[in-house]
Amino acid sequence: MATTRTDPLTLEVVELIGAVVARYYEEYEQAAAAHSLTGAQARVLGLLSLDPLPMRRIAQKLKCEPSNVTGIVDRLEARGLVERRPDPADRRVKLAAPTEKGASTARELRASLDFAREPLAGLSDTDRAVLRDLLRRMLGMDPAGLS
Amino acid sequence: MATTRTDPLTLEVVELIGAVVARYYEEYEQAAAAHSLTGAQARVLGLLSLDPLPMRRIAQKLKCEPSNVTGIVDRLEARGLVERRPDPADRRVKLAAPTEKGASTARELRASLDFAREPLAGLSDTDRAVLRDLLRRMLGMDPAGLS
DNA sequence: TATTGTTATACTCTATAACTATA
DNA sequence: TATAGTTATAGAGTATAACAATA
Repeated sequence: MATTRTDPLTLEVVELIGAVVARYYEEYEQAAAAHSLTGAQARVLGLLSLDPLPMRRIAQKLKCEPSNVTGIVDRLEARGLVERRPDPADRRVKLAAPTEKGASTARELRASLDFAREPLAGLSDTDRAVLRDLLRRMLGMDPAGLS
Repeated sequence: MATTRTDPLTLEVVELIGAVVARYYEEYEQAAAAHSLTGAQARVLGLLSLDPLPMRRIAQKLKCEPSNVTGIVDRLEARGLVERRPDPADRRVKLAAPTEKGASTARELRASLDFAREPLAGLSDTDRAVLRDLLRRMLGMDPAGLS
């Protein structure tokens, strides 16, 4: 359907997106490492800080096998950042939830997401709004964000 | 220096960039897996397809320790995609270079980078040019790309 | 002495398959 | 019988430290 474009402009944009992706990933890993966390651990902690989740749901969010989540949560639990709680509604389910220490670590981690905001500092509000609309359209979202 | 912005617009852009990063990464891994390559292997093969490189240089490009490159190149070499050549100028150096098969795999891989171009299909040329300029500025590049 | 690449080691993430306890 | 979580296993990427060959 959508014809694949190979004009220089498109190729340059693809390359720039690749550069943004590389930078984002790199700095995310650094922010995690600053708290002695791996990227995967930081992502799980960030997820749980929004909402406690069953192990299965974490795997779905991470797009990985449930068996992997066991180990990641094990390591977070060993460090006192996360705990496993029973689900009153289903005794098979374990809900992973951040401890108080885990919640504060997640907050600090989110704060050091400055790295993602800093590159935006050079853009005006108008620029940011234009960028927002373009990114939304790239992601196939409704151009008009009817909040 | 650059004041960290936390207004809703900036936060939404940060979130959108995160979504683009996640999508890009995910689809890159899929493209690599379609050729039975891991992401790291695909990245190294892509690098070498531009230019044969000493092991040390590959590590620098990947931002990892040189000892890791040994294993990645080992696995690419075992599959006949890459070969190690002596460097005439320095006998300590080994130059990793794609074989013919490796070069064609790299080309196919690059072609399946469609995933990165496809999201751009919904944008007009003007949109793309605007996006290019915004991304350049985010990356701290000279706004005017004086090629 | 310093540098290049490798080896050895240990840890984490990953998928697969088999297991348990619930449902 | 189906599902949630775990365990066991194996492969890959990662960093650290020590090593051989060469500069």
